[in-house]
Amino acid sequence: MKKNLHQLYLTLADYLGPQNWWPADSVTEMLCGMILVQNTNWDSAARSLENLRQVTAFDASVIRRLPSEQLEHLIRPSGFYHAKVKYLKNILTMYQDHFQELSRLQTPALRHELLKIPGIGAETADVLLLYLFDRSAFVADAYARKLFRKLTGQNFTYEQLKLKVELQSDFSPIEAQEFHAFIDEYGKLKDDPLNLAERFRFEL
DNA sequence: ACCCAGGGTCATA
DNA sequence: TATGACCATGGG
Repeated sequence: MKKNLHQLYLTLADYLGPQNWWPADSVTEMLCGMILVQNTNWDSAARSLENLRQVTAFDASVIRRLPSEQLEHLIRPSGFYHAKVKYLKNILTMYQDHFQELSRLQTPALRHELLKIPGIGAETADVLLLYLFDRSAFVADAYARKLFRKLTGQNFTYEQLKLKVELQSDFSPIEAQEFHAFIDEYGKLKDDPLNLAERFRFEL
């Protein structure tokens, strides 16, 4: 029952090794990365992060007070800068002003609150659950949906795949963090080197 | 000249 | 509930 997903986890862990996502030296840097990487590759997000590091040293209050035009200039390399300026300020406000209260909520209620924040959609909410709030969650992003489409032959929506995987697995928060990193890193590789599509056919 | 990358919002049916 | 247009940059 719950064995397939855990065997998949072990196979990816053995092949890829420890991932230790999310890469960042501070919580503020991690939160900025979550916004900046939206629909962009990590190299582009990293350029914007370096600009932010030089000008703000990832002081959340400094970033929140920075004029929008200046902030737009700093994060231009990662695209969608008009929207992401607002999203950055929103996610930092959430962390600075509401983290304590949010932390007391159960995971489903917490996710519901995060989804009310402009700039935080389903995927970023689940990534926050994983790496900021240390909750076990499954991120049903594009890599995950592509992988599970090959393993099950079914095409799931985000929420469908998330719920099914969470119901049929029992990962600790740390394991869930690694599982998400495994799926994304493996998805970037070419041609399914482990031949997972053959070895892990199962139903959800 | 395309297509994609560690998405989200808004309008529409 | 679930598609589609739009947002903007950088690399292949």
